Order: sequence, then structure tokens, then C-alpha cells
Amino acid sequence: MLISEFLHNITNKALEDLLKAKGIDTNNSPDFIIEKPKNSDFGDFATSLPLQLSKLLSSNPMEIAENLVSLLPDCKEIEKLSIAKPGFINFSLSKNWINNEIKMILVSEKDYGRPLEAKNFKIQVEFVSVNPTGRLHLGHMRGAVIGSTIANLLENQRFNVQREYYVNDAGNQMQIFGNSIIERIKEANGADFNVSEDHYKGEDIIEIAKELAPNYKNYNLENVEDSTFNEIKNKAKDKCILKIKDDLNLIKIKHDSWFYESSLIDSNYFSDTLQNLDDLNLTYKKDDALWIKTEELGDERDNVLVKSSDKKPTYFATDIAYHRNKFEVRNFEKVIDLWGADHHGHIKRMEIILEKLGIDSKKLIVLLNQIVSLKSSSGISKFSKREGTSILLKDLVGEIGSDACRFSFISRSPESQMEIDIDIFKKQSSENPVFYIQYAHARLSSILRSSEYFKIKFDDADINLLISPDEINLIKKLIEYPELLNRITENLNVHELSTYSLELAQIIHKFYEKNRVIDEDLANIEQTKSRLLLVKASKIILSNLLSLMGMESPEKM
RNA sequence: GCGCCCGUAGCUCAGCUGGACAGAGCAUCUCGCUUCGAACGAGAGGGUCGGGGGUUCGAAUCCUCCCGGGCGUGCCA
Repeated sequence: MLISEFLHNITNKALEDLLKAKGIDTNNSPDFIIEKPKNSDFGDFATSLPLQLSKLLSSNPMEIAENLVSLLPDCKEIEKLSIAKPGFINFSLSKNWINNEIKMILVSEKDYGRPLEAKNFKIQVEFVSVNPTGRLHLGHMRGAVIGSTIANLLENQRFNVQREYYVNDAGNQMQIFGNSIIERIKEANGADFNVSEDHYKGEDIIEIAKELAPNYKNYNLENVEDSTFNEIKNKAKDKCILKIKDDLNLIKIKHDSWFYESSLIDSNYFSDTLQNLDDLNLTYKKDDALWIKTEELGDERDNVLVKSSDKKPTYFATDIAYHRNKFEVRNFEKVIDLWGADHHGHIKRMEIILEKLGIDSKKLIVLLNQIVSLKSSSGISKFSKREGTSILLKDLVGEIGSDACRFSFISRSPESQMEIDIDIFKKQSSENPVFYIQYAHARLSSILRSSEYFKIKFDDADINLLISPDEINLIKKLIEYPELLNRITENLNVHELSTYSLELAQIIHKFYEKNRVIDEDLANIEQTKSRLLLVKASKIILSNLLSLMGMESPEKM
């Protein structure tokens, strides 16, 4: 159990006792939190419960605080309880308990902060899911990095996690993609070509077309037959997906599952879903199209499921089938989708349809990240795949590296709007805070190498010798780690990982500057050993963090 | 117009379900390497938390109204 949970439990017990003594129904007891105060003078944890109770008990918060404290049990975890104006209770943890945590870090290593047993709970994290109509660019990185970090974290917390990429290969964009490829093949083969407004214009498209061109030298591609069109489109799609996989690989992302939109149609699961909606009396025909009655379910308007023009399903229609499949066929107990903010209007109608299909929509969690836009001296421009004006992921990673890229996106909360000035972005990458964190790791590694060189064994070191402010600060920061992981598992705010990493690195650097670890004077060997223990524990936590964020933990830099 | 999101230091951003003096990095200005890595540390300056009301013992955080920006409001995805 987390220490904050433990403190909450005993405080809650004291609260109930207090209310009973006053003859108040315990059902009225307020929710309260145990939190870490910003100022460490106020102990390791604190609660403002007495302030919250003031009205209910109609008495002075300071008195309530005293009463509550008197009702709290003596326990080995707590060193000191105190009250502070205007009505806080402050908890200081016992040295003994803290020392045990440090030992736990050293024993558990990668498993520190993880639950002991695997959770039998299937979670799918679906992220990236960019149309296979070109390579990934800067605008796609945000969701990719956040999604992969969430998946890493949930896996770390022993959920049964599947990382999925949804391949939108059945829609209109694929037709445009196919047409674009064919024009570029014609171009590559020296024939007349016609790249218009509606075509994808990026270098990546030209590259794919060039690879395919030799196979179609003797084809007349002017009025191409459906079969040939589909053949070319599919070959180009496959090549494109391989390139997307290469791109993802560059930023340490590997999906477990690639789910094709086309498979929903081929397997008749899509038509089955339509039938299902029809059975629920949710669809109707109008203007030669098939509509769904989302307005009466609370959406802004009704939506089209099957288009009149080509009798093909809309994105929304196949997405209903896709999400139904996640829950009904594959039995995920929770699904986390990472979408760009331009999809936010899509959430509500998806949820109401899921409910109609008998699926608890709370099982679907959609995380929106705000769209990334490019800023330059000429103003703000958008990433446009169609226009090919984006900055390719592979180029950016090649220039500034995966770790700096990942950190830049992890460290911002998803709802913050990013207007990236690419020159500043690149410049900041060279001095990216990730290097500050990694440098701390490299320094710790260096110390441990020295200890091996001097053959200093410190398994039996005495943690009680760690008493300087820098050492205490470091220890306190380390034992926050399980609380951090627990919190992010709940709120999915992975940018807290980056904030914590920076704080930890800072404390490590301060500790390093002021406390020489390896003292060559043998009279101080016990202190050397205890500090080595702390160094090792710090390195474990730092390395775990970097690993969760998908970054390297360098032994040397 | 309507809906959702955002506005915190010169710049990029944190600030965890309201909590105890508004933070970090970069940039600017000082200072510190004969000892484990100076990709570091110590210190200084810099903010009416977009603005006005309100709720509360307490508001950057909640409510409301303005201002400014993003996204959505397709038989695109």
C-alpha cells in the first residue's frame, strides 16, 4: 500500500471516530486528500481536513485538528504529527520507514513502484493511427509519444496492455492516395502526368511511386482499370506502412497490433454492425444515403453512415464498427484512444452509439492532444500532408535525436497548444532538459564505476548515516516515485514523469556538488558506503523513469 | 453564431480532485573546477497568473461576463 493511502486510511478512521463522538452521521464525512506540501517545513504529507470540517462541526479548525491528531494511532510509519494554522495536520515520516523504502528500491530495482502481481485487466492503447498516405511528420509525434508513454506506464503497472495502430485504409483518402501515386508513377516513367489540387504532394509519395514505377513501365495508366488501380494502391499502401513502421521505430515505438479498417468490411463485421444499428431502429434512408439518428440521442445533428455518391461507409460508420469490435469481439476492459483535438466532435457521438450497442462508454477514454502548428517568421502555417509542407519525423529525429524529440512532447501537457518555431525548437533541442537528466545518470554511473575500481562493497551500508540536507532531499524525492506512478496511472498525465525527472535530476546534481561520495580516507569508509547506496538507488529510479519515457539511460556521455 | 480547449517571467512550459510565501529550463548579469564528469553548482534581476465581477476561512485552480488565440460545427478522416 502506498504511504499516502495508509495515511488517508488512518486519518479517515480518526475522522469517523470524531464524527461518532459528536453524534454526526458518518455518511456526511467529507472527501479529503493527503498531499505532499510544497514546503518541506510542513512535513512529508499534509491534509487540510480540519478546515473542511469547520463548517460541519461548527467549530474552530485548529481545535478540530487537535482532536483528530489525538485520535490518530501511534504507528511505526510516522515520526511526528503536528498541526499548523489555519488548520492543517502535518505528517512526518519515520526515518525507519524511509530507510526501508530505500532498501526496497535496491532490492526491487526495475520493479520498484510496481504492483507485486499482474492485473488481469485488458487495456488497449490506440495511438498514431495516421492514414497510410505518407510518412509521419512532426505533427504526428505528439500523440505518438504520449500514447507510447501511457502504454509503457500501464504495462509497468502490470496491466495487460495492447498497443494498436488503426490503419484507415478504406476511405476516400486512400483513393486520393492511389491517384497521387499513379500520377507520380507516370511522372517517374516519363509519361504525361497531372498532379492537381486533390493530390498528395509530399516527397514521400514521390519516393514510393519511384519504387513502384519500374513494374508499370508498359502499363497505360491514363484510364486505369479498377483492378490495376487497387493493385497499385495496395502495393503503395504496404510500402507506406513499412515506412511508417520505420518512422515509429526511430522514436522507440512498436505497436503490438495493426488493425485494418478494410478488414472490418471484408469480414462483414461492418455490415453486421449496420444491421445491428438498424435493428435498434437507429438508421434511416434519406437523399439516397444511410443516416444514423444521433440527434435524438443528444448529438448536434444526425450523421451519415453510408454515402449516396459511392455507397461507401463514412469514417464515422467504420469507426463505430471498429470500436464495437474492440469491446465485443476482443473484450478490452478499457480502451484509451489518442486523438488529435480536431476529432473532439467525434467523441460524443461515439459514446452515445456505444451505449446504444450495449457497451459502457466509460470503458472508452479518449485523450485529445491539441494540434501542433508551425510558426515561422512568415506567420503560422499548418502541417499539411496533402501539400507536403510538413517536417518529416525521420528528418527531425535525424537532426536532434529521438530522446530530445520525445522529451519535448512528453513534457507538455496534451491540452497545451504548441506553436512550434522550428528553428527555436531545434535550438532548444540541443540544450534539451533531457540531457540534464541523462547527465545526472551518467554522473551516478561514473561514481559506481569508481566504486568498482576501488572494490568498495556497500551492501551492508548504514542508511542512517545519510543526514545532510541534500541527502535527505534526495531520499525524500526517491520515495515519491511509487506515488507518482500511481497518480499517473489514474490521471494519465504522463508529463508529470518529465517534471519529476527534472526535479530528481536537479536534486542529484546538488547532492553531487556538495557531498563527495567516494572518500579516499578510510576513516570515512562507512559514510562512503552509505552514499554509494544512495547513488545506486538514485540511478535505479532515474533509469526507470527514462525507460518509461522511452529514452536512453547513458552510462557515459 | 453555437460547442470544446487554451491564455502563468523576455522565450518554452510546470503548478497533481482549491490549500500554507506563484515555480523550472532557456535567455541576461555575478561567482565557483589541483579531489567521483563544469552537459554541473551558488546567487541576482524578471510575473496586476489575459481583464472585471462572484463563491470560499483560502482561488492561477471553481462560477460568470468580457478580450485574445486554437479546433470543431462535411455524404473528409
